[in-house]
Amino acid sequence: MLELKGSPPDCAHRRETGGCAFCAARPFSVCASVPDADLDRLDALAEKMSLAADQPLFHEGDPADHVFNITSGSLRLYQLMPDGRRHVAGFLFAGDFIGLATGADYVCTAEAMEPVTLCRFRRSDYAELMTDRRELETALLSRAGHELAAARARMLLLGRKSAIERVASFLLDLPQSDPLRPTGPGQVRLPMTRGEIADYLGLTLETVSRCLSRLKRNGMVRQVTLNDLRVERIEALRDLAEGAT
Amino acid sequence: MLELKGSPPDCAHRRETGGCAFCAARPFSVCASVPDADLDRLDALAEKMSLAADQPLFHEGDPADHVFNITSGSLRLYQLMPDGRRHVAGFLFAGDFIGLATGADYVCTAEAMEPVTLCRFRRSDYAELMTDRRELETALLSRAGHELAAARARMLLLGRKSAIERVASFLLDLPQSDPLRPTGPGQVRLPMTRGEIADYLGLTLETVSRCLSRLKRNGMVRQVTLNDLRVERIEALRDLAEGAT
DNA sequence: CGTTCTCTTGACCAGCATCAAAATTTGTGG
DNA sequence: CCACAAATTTTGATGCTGGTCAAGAGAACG
Repeated sequence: MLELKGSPPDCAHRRETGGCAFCAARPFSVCASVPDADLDRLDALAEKMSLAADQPLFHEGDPADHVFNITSGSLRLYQLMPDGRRHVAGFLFAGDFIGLATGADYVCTAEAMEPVTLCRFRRSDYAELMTDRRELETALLSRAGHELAAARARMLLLGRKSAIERVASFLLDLPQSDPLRPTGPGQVRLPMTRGEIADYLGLTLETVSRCLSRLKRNGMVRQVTLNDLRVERIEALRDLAEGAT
Repeated sequence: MLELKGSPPDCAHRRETGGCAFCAARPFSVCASVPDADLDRLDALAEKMSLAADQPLFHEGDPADHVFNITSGSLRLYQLMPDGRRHVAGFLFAGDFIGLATGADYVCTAEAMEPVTLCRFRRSDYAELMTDRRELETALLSRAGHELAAARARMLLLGRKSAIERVASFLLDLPQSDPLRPTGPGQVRLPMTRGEIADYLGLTLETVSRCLSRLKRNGMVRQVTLNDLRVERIEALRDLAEGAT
């Protein structure tokens, strides 16, 4: 394992952990495909780091020299248009891999939504590791397939669903994203702001707020705290999300 | 090579070709990663088939037993919502691979837009081939990365761009998709209907038509024939597409 | 507590959808 | 090749969903 001492770099504070063998996120990440016998090598390449809430991991346009595995917490990924319009490309949680879609530069900015820990790898190191450990490449391909399927579902949402359908779909999909914080049945934790949800769903924050209010009025969801909802009528919500007539 | 005689099956007409070694689409497809020495094996697994315009390749919900490589022509991929709303997931051309994002069932319907030829592989066969020929898996992973990047760009388009910006982006992106029919500079061939473009861009066919008319009035594009446009002011169109203020 | 930030709600507006009809293109049979 | 029918595209009139602007209500933080 790589031990790093001294003052943290400008945007990231490295820390020490128990190593890959003890990583709580490993079962949910592509690292699960690396056999125990090779964990030392993975450990040697992994640079553990952590970010405080709202700290950036990288910016749109930065050279994409690293790939990452999230070990805890959550990140938002977003793109900006020249006039300031923002599109939130995704919310990432423990087990998620960053670097599948990258060319020479990052096309998104990544920022912590809450305290985050992650492993950073040099891209070249990771490519080499993939050459030697095929299962890793297979795992990445499988993950890419799932992301493509998710992307397709989201394009349907953005292209053809109404505001209320989008919000309903969002509430149904979100709980599955954070494996380290398994919510009770119907529990939905919203670590992001209304504005971020809006930019993720192609709406405005006012519309998101109005839709949530409507769902509460309908009795489909109940507000436990500001950022914790509870789905009361999941079947009805599902029908709404799929656009059943 | 597999030689198939007799009457064609209900929706597909198999045919004979010169084999992989002579395939015009190979340089643009994942097959390019298979070394010449192994082309016999690829040939043996590939089932050559062709579709007439508007014939389906598979339907949403069918068991996803096969993957495909398009060797010529073009396909549309779409999903339907229960009430009939349609989302066109993509237009595919020579060199494109179908089957990256598939789980047990196809999530889209695939139909020919014009006469199409393609190679069909049993998924299990293809998986086995990948196990032996790693370069193939690497090529698929690379392709998946590109598709993810494209999906991200399209989600930005669907989530945050105005109608005219979407149409402008579409006209700029489309020509790069068909490697076998390299258009002259500024030439844009539209093998799909206005309705299909609309369902691809999250608009209605009337809005697409109005936007095209506006671009013509502005002198940004000129109509050569109904399905052949010519971009006259590419810089202006690019600015429009990116939402430069 | 008071300041600040986020969320909610309301009033109004604009962009795109819907509905409808005319124009153009495509296909067919003579 | 022309005439007619069917399909697609274009254009116009009108309406609705969701955006914009603005004010007030809760939370969060010092």
